[in-house]
Amino acid sequence: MNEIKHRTHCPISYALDIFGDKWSLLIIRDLMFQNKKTYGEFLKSEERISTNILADRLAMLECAGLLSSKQDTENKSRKIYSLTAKAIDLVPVIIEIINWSATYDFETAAPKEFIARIRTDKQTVINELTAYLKSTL
Amino acid sequence: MNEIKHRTHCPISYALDIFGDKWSLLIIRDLMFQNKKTYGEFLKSEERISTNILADRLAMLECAGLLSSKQDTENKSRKIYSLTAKAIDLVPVIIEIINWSATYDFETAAPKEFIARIRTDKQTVINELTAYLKSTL
DNA sequence: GGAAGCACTTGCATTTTACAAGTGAATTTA
DNA sequence: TAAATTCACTTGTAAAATGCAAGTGCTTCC
Repeated sequence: MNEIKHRTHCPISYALDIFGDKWSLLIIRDLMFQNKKTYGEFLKSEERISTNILADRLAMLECAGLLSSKQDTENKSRKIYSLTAKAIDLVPVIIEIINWSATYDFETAAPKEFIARIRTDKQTVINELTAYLKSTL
Repeated sequence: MNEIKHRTHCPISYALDIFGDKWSLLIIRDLMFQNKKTYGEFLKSEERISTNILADRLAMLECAGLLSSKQDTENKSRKIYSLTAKAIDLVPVIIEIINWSATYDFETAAPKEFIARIRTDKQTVINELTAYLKSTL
């Protein structure tokens, strides 16, 4: 995978050049909240990503330093993907997005108690999730 | 502009269906931080959006309820765009993205003092920016 | 009244995405 | 141990989105 081209060094533009598309953050979400780790697991998500786009995004995110991968020790044809520290540092971004969507999507699938916790004790939610994800590094 | 199709009610997916592309958040950024308000001003941003995409995104963001527009009272052929409350509520998301990019882009254009303020007093930065933007509603 | 400004639209080439099918290595099954 | 299946992709092709250059139709300035 070729390097990501950054249009400018504006921080918003820099971020969008990495995850400003319809799929990348869904892969990150699956790793953060669903304990998914393999190509086949990501493929099963209900948004129905197509196989070539998933392969492309996994390679791109690895190239961008958000994912790392290693061969499964039990199954040589399976790769285990995991979040890097750079991706784990997106936890606050993800939490704020969840909070925003839960406010404006009246049919949101976000669990009510989770949203309530974000609203009463956001920093703790962020700290706990971050600590959990870092503990698996 | 036709309604936005949401793939699922997952909060991440919901948000990406609205602003998960390379341009929408740059328009929001220009409204939030650069005091830009018109088509011509957005067009001048250094990322060089093309004219048809800008027109498409302005219509889409208005349809999604993030922007409102009115005719300029002084110039009938000019439209003034402004952020709605729904877009202003993205301030925390934007601030977290800026913080993340400033961490990982070693050549970030984000002003050092602004990043420092985000890191020492994030909530105040968010509150002040939000209050300022809401004061112009 | 003509020129210029402004906010778009149009046409077309290029790139990206979606969908279906195929591939080859590793693993499981008979 | 040979055959079938799983797994992680790749390939081909059609459809959609994007980029670029040019054009359009108001409005305002001179």
